[in-house]
Amino acid sequence: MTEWEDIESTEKLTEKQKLIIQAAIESFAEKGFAGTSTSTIAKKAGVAEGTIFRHYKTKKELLISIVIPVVKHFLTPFIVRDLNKVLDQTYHSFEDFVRAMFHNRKVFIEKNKKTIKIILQEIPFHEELRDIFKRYVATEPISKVLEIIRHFQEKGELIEGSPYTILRLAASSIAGYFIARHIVAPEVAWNEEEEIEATIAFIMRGIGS
Amino acid sequence: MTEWEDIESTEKLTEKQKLIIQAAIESFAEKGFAGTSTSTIAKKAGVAEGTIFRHYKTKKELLISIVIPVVKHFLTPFIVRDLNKVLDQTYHSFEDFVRAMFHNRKVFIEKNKKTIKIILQEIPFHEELRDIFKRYVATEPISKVLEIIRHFQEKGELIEGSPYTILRLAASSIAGYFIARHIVAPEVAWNEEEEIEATIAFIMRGIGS
DNA sequence: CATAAAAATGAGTGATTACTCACTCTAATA
DNA sequence: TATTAGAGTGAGTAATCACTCATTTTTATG
Repeated sequence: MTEWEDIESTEKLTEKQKLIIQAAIESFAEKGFAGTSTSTIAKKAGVAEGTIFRHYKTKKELLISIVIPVVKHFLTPFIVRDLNKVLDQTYHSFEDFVRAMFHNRKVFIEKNKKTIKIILQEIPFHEELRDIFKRYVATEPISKVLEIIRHFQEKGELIEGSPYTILRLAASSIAGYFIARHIVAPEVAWNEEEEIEATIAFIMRGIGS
Repeated sequence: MTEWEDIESTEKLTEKQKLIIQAAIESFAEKGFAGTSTSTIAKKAGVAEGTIFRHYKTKKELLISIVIPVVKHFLTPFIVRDLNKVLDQTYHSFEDFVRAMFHNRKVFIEKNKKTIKIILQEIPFHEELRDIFKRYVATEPISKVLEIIRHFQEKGELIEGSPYTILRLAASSIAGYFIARHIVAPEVAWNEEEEIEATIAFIMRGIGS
């Protein structure tokens, strides 16, 4: 129901604050940040408009507070753990690693679908969002994935060539699955498991050696 | 300079109208449709605000008039022509077809970069845009590409399986190139030809048989 | 040059915007 | 029960919004 609460359940939020966040997530996802007024959010949440500004100094601060926990949990905690699983050979092949990531992040993406939609929609317009994204996704997690790619290149399991290029090709295919599944053709009946396996097979044929 | 004029150069537009369209493209691309005011566009174009509404009944009509010609020319005229080239064997292989499309559409995408950015940003918020996209991209061109895929499947050049899945995988890889090149990492120095060839090789290893 | 049509103008419209603030309510503690 | 601090309120504010319209300027044609 609430896309949000399970992520930062430790934080103590007022009942009304949760209503505000839920209403904001739905409104921002549907109409965009600039297309949503604070009075709309207040009405949808069933609170007074002033209540929003008691908890968040500005409308933008509300957006940031929604986005931050999802960006934080999108890759960081798993990539580091998975790098260790690669190094201690819990994952015997790159394919094992890709398959684990795919299924693991699938659950997260589907649980935080609306917030991720907001992030994709708003990132071109807010420098702060770009900074948050760089901080929690574009630096450490990416360098860890590059390490993993190099590891399997050295084992001769992946083709040679720039790890950045290999990352781009694999990431495009995986992102393409989720974008097709949830944005381009959400109403189509999908055989999810079949499509996921086809995507993994495509990636491995493309960059395996 | 103007992303626009070469597409519909036949249409007779006022000097001021061209300025308005150019200013609107830049503003919408940078701040989004909802984040751009008509007074901002007027100032940037160096015209009175009333002039905008003399030519376009509403702000949204201005958006549509910018977007339509680019969507119209994105795939339709080339896919039909290329299907014939496939059938009369001007393209001897699927790889030839993919390479031709890639380079051909690359020029178009780079020429209409800002407008394409606007389309991607605004399509979730405007039903009219989705209708235009369905009309000019999602129906005829896609069914033609599926025909081409089936053609090369029958020749044994592509793997078997759902043509939709094959299309999704190839399109993800190609779109991933342009998104990485122009949105995710536009400031990075790219060896374009090398990356394009790596992408085509990836696709062909992934779906070739 | 005279005339008419089209293009352009900019002050003005009511509605809506994000945000403020003086005030009330609620619940926990002494 | 009295006190107090934070939560919640909603009317109010100045700024900005998309859009209008009476008027002026430009352009094309005789």
